[in-house]
Amino acid sequence: MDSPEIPKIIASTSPSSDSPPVQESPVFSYISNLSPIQPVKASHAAQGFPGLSSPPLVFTSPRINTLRETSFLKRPQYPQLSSAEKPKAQDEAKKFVDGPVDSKKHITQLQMGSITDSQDCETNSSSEGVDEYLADPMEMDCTNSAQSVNPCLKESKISYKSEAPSEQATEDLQGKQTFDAKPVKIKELSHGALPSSERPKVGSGISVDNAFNGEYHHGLHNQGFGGEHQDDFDHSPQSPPGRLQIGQVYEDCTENVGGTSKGIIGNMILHAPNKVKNDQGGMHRRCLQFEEAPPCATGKRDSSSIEKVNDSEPPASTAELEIVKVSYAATSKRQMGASLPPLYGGSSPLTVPKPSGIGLHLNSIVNAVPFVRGATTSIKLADHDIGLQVMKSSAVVSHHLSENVRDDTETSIAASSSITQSPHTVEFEHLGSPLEERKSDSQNVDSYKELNQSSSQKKRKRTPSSKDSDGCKRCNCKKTKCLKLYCDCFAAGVYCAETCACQGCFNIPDYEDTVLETRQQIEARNPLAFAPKIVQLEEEIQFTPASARHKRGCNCKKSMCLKKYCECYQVSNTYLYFHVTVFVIFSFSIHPKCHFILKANVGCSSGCRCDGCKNVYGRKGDYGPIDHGVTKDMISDKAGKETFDEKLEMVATKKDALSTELYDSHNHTPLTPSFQCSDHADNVPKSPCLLTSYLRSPESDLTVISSYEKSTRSSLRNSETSGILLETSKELSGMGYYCWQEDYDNIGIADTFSPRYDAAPIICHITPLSDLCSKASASSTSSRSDWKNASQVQLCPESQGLSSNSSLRWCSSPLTPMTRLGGTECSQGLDFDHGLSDIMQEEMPDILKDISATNKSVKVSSPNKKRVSPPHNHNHELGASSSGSLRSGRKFILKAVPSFPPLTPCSSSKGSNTIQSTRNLHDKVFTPGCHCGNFSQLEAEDAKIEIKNHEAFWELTGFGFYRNSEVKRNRARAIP
DNA sequence: GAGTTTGAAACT
DNA sequence: CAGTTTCAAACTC
Repeated sequence: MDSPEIPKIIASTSPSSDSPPVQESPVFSYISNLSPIQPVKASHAAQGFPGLSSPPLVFTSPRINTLRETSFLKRPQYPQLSSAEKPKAQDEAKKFVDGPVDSKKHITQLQMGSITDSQDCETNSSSEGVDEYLADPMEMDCTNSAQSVNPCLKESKISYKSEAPSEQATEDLQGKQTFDAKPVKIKELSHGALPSSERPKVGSGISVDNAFNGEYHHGLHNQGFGGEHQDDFDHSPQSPPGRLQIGQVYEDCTENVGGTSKGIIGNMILHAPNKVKNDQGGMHRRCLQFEEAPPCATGKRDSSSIEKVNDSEPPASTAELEIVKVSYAATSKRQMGASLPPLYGGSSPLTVPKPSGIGLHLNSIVNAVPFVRGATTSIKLADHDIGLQVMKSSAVVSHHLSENVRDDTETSIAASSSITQSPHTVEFEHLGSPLEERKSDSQNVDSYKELNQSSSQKKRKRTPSSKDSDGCKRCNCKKTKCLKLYCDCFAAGVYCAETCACQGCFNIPDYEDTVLETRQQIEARNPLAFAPKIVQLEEEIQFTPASARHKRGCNCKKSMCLKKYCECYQVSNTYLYFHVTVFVIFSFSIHPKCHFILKANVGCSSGCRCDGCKNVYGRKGDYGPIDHGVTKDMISDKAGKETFDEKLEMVATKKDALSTELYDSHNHTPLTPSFQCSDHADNVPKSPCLLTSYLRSPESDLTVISSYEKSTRSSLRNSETSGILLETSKELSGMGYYCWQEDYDNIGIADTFSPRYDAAPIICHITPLSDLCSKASASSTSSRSDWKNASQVQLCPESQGLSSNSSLRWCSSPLTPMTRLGGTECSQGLDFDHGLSDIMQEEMPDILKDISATNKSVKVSSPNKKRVSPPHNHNHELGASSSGSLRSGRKFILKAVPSFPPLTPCSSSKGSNTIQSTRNLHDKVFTPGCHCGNFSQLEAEDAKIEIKNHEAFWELTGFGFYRNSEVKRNRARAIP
């Protein structure tokens, strides 16, 4: 996989490969032509795509890291380690690996690829996308943000300072000298690969790719190396303050962020009152992580950074500082790896394992979260902790993904303590290991240091659970040095985190070469070794939960696939507690991992060799629980034999038919298995809700998102009532929270390497509460309401007041027209959960399908042909949860689409008004809520105008099939 | 926390 | 490809 990928990446970066398709996309053209605002973004997105389009390095995450690091890094700073030591460690690793050492070459290639990407990105994104964002009123903040950014950096620096010593101490304690060597090596690589001249660019964060590539690095830069970054920024002519912020934000936010994401991120940040916080928060973690990775933090640096911080800007508010600190604290050396899916994430831009389907790697999933965090503020719902913690100040939502993690309490607590809580409490969530949390609590550097010092030991101690509070997996490898697939981290394409208890770990950024080499070797043996373990088989049903299958299937003999020994079952039980993920769209960085899987529900399949299979999600030989009435028949074949239209029709029909059933009972079986909540409470203590949302963002998608975001933002701003949270949520949603379930259809069909497929722009996941089933009624109640609200909000953002919990609303993907669960409420208990999951499932899958399909098939499908509009009125549907849900998927699409261009030429005044109107239009027109029939006359008129535009747009884009139907409906309403 | 069980990964 | 060994996670006590 990897080897081929590199060249592809480069190629992808080349304008020829990527840009053309993007430009060709109807959406793109439309945007460029119609939308004044978006064109930029669109272009931006398009540009970003190149990175996305870059061949899927899907599983080359390590590479990515290397790329990033090399390209971006200023790691040199880190490394103060003696180069002499480094060789030893390297040698050991190599020996261990036993492979030929081509790592450097490989790395070089990677770097080259990264460089090219970065360049492209820079030119494209920085100039255009960023500027636009800056231009936005919202972005006005950004200009100021330069300042804010600096503070962030400063803060990060500070944190870094504190951390650095600790890290060193820790390592010293462990007696790992190898670490010292590591940084040096990295530096060398980076230097060799990248000319120093280019680095600044990276530092500036202008280049999207770089941001991606350097997830780690960015983090490092931003946080640990804030000083340097600043310098870079300052020096770099290309990085105006605004840009800098964006870039930083972007970087921090995610590995995932692509060029498009930048804009989004930037926007988000801008919006967020406390940009700095958010940015920092998101950034910090990564930064810290990376930074931390290099054990050699020196006091010098720290001091300098601190000074800079102080000098450059007044410290952020205490709250902010705290947050930052917390975030920093949270980051740990290795956590970088854990939190950041270097391999995956990093690779994501370049590589997207789309082909494999929805690959879900447990690890990957977990890892994905971190990315999001940076970019987003997430509300995390833990089993216990349903409370929403939302960054009020920051648009950033941290995600909290966890698999069966019960450690969340710690995290949440820490976060809460550290974070000020507004009605909508804002929180900076750390993926956090307990350590992080603790750090945050104390906020004291000392404490942090202590933690760090003890980190090594702690690692060893390792909690019984293999997963962090974040849900990140921790390995405990003792003999394999984390360079074999035995290591979950390694297998997932991520570096080991600090929380790992592994011994003699080489799966760390310092040993990139080794890691890469090893990976190559393994891949040589088995190209799919790093592929997502869960894949949707082309031939399998798409809608059934079972559609997602374990790549190879299990071989259980004694566990009957009822224990975690079984990979299929294991995956199926993986769930996110709660998470709202916003993936920065551009993602290049989108990882397959980014998927948020509420629930995988992976059943055993014929591919399994298990004996006595009792996998609740599907037994060997059958495709699992498929009572939904959705059968393979229903699903068009992935091969793309069927036309998209046909598929849609089929789906719609099925959905309609099923809708009743779904909402009537608990059977909210989502069409997509993945979303199903496990009915098998028995097996799954917590109802695992894996939401596998896959973000694949075609260029058009990206564009849309960005534009949408803008509009959303502005609108949000206007709507004061909604409050920050709302803004955040919307922004997030605007950002492209497409809660997409992976498009199975597309997966099969889509060219894995096709740019379109590549990055998933953003993922907004709302993960249902963890333990939906198990949660206490109290929590459930709140959560329910939240969800309900959320759904409503989406539907009718304006209509409903935002509650503190509103944050959750956005959790539901903005795109998702979440139908109201059961009308007003979700059923209780499991029902609720199911409802959520169902919603998610339905929506997500649909969206994904639709989007993906549209994206891919847009050209093919003519709007007219595709009218998939269900027989029902949307209005009714909206009212009727069941039908609505089913359709929601499509509606989602609509929503997402609307975001694109402010369709309105109609809107007399563009700018905020226009945006707003657009948004409203979206909401009304596109959102189910709107459909509900809340049009005012004024709106109706606007709608008329807009409808025209929209129609044209839709027709143009191919979304028309959706759009048209709705438009017509709306028209009917709007027009007296 | 130690020991056992289990099945994937690695090896032959 | 099959069988065996190694490994680390999952599980049990």
